[in-house]
Amino acid sequence: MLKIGELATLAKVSRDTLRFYERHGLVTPNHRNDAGYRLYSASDVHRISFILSAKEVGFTLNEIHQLLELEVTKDEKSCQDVKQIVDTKIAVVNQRLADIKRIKKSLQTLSNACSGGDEPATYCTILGALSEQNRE
Amino acid sequence: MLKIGELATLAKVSRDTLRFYERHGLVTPNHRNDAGYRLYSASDVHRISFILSAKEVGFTLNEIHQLLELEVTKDEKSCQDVKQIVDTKIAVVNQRLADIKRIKKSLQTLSNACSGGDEPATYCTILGALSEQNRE
DNA sequence: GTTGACACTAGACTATACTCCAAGGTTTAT
DNA sequence: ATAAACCTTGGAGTATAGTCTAGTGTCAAC
Repeated sequence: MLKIGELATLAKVSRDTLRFYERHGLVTPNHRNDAGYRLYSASDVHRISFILSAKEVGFTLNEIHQLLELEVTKDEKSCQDVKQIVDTKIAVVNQRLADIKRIKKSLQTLSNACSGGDEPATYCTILGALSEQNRE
Repeated sequence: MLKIGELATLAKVSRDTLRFYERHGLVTPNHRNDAGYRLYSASDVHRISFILSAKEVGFTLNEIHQLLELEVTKDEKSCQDVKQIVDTKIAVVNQRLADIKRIKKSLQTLSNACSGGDEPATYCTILGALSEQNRE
């Protein structure tokens, strides 16, 4: 059982953020003590870590909430629903993966040019590096 | 030369967004006609496309502005500055790449479980799929 | 020559995701 | 037993990224 400040330190977020996430249904403490203090379980560290990662790569808190709510039960119906949502997200993730790889390549081209590499003059801006890539 | 509505259609953003980006130094029309209409060049389509991709993968407009401003000139000094900024961004991008791959794997595990795959019960939520991954 | 689609500016409004503050109660260490 | 450090709620404030409205001007087609 962790108090809010302890979880905040472990997960590297502020207490205010934890309370904010709670209001939005992302992380709920398991219990409250007699004084009304929030008591979290240790696994909530992973939950927060997932939220932060997903946020980093462009998911909104609403989308993250939806992902965290997903649960495959024996119920056939729920399986259909989950699969549909998840497959849609996989398509989004693949698009983002392509975007980020493209950006990474351009950045690397730019970095090389800076290290005295003999890249042509078209590589001298990020858009130059990017359009050069398209030509390959 | 494209008018704002034409560029908006090609780049799949609103006119308001283009004017907003202009106010924030992200895209500036090459010219104005006598009536004060913005006139863009065709290559601005790629510029917008870069902005949208970078945004998708979690960069802020400020960061994107910084990337678009980067230019490697003959100047030694500018090269040092650019390389430093770019290498920092590459590290960020690599982190995001790892995050997004992790999320993709979990989503795929979840999708498989939905297709009647024989995944164990721990795979029945996204956090389950994620923690199973860590154990591998 | 006027109607409809498009353009302009300035400024108000919205959604998302926090972040901070006030006023108070609790716990812990000395 | 008291001060520092922690916790509570409710609500206000901030940053980012648009989005919309009002009032006006321009242009192309009928």
